[in-house]
Amino acid sequence: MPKTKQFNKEEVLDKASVIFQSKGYNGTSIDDLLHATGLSRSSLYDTFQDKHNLYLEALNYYKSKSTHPFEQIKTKNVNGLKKIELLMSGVIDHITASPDTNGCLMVNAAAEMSKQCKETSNVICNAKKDMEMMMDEWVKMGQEEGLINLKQSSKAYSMFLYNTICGLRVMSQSGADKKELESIAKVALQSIK
Amino acid sequence: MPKTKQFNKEEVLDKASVIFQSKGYNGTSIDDLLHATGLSRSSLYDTFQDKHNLYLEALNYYKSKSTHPFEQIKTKNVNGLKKIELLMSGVIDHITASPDTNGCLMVNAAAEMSKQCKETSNVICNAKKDMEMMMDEWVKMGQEEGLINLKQSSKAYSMFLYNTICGLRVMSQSGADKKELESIAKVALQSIK
DNA sequence: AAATTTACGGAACGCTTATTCCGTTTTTTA
DNA sequence: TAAAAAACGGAATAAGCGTTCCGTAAATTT
Repeated sequence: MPKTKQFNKEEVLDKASVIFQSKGYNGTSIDDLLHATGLSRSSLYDTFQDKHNLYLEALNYYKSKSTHPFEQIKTKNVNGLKKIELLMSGVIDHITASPDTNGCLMVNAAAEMSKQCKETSNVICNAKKDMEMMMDEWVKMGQEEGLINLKQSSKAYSMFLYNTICGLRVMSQSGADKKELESIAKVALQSIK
Repeated sequence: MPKTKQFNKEEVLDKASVIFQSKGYNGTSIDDLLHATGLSRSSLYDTFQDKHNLYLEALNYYKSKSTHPFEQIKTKNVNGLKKIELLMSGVIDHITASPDTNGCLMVNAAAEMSKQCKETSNVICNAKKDMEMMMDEWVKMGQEEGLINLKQSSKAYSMFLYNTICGLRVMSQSGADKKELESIAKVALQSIK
């Protein structure tokens, strides 16, 4: 029947998400994507329809990929506070791991596209909900264990923590180094203990 | 001698910054800028050289404009903690005032341009420094008044607070409403009291 | 009032963009 | 082995982009 595809879709989405992350949606040309992925023009359009759809697929891929480490923490047998501490240091490691790359695709997408593209804003909205839900669980756990205070509801704390993470991703683009990010995370964690 | 300019440069920068804010740098065309500002093509190029330079001028204009309200707080005769509380609610009011506009030009610029354009990243860096310096002053004041705790240094707190503000601006683009933003700010303030 | 200097309107240019289309190659089933 | 179905390479298209240029209008000084 057909000639088999000479590329792996996940690999392509991975490479595409890297350039979208560093150049943004409007700053990335089809030629950029062809170079980065190695695909031919026809294969790209055959597989992904158009640039906009490829962007959305790359965004969804990035989302599922970047929530992977958190799934690991989920299964770890530690208390709720420790889970949140691991999450924070994981985020900071991820941000500072590759200083040349441009922050976080999700945050960049929120800044560039959320008000112009409903599909993008849906992905972002869902990422927010998912992250907050997960953290809410861990905050509840920590509160039951007596390790996280009860001054505020678990929902208030999970929103606050997600806000802190979003902030960290902007801060790293504004010139903050790892020490600063760690200091910020420390203060944030102090406030829930 | 010459024909007088039929436009006010500040007004033009104001209008330009609005579209740059909502469409980003790469998403904004010269035609967009001409429509929004009412300028003729020649006047735009005569006055601002090119798109990139207009962007930087708009960014600087936005920065000085958005720090204006903070100058007002500076002169108010209230304690350090109150100044920070006023700043927070001011930021939230500004974010939620016009739901159609696209967040904060500074945050958007950090996301879209900071790694690609040194001049942009300089403006962003300086904005961060200025804001943190101002807040550091207020935190110090609050700590001397005994209204802000001494668990962390004023620098650590000012970075944390600025991080919270950056987060709020991303969160509003991720679907958070005013109540959520206020809850987040409340938690952040709780942690320094 | 004439000369000079600048602002402005709009056509024009050349390049880049996203997308389409066609012809060829490759692989598998019948 | 022939037919079918999909992948691929690359030329072609048309629209949009940032920028330049020129002719005209306007206003101030001499």
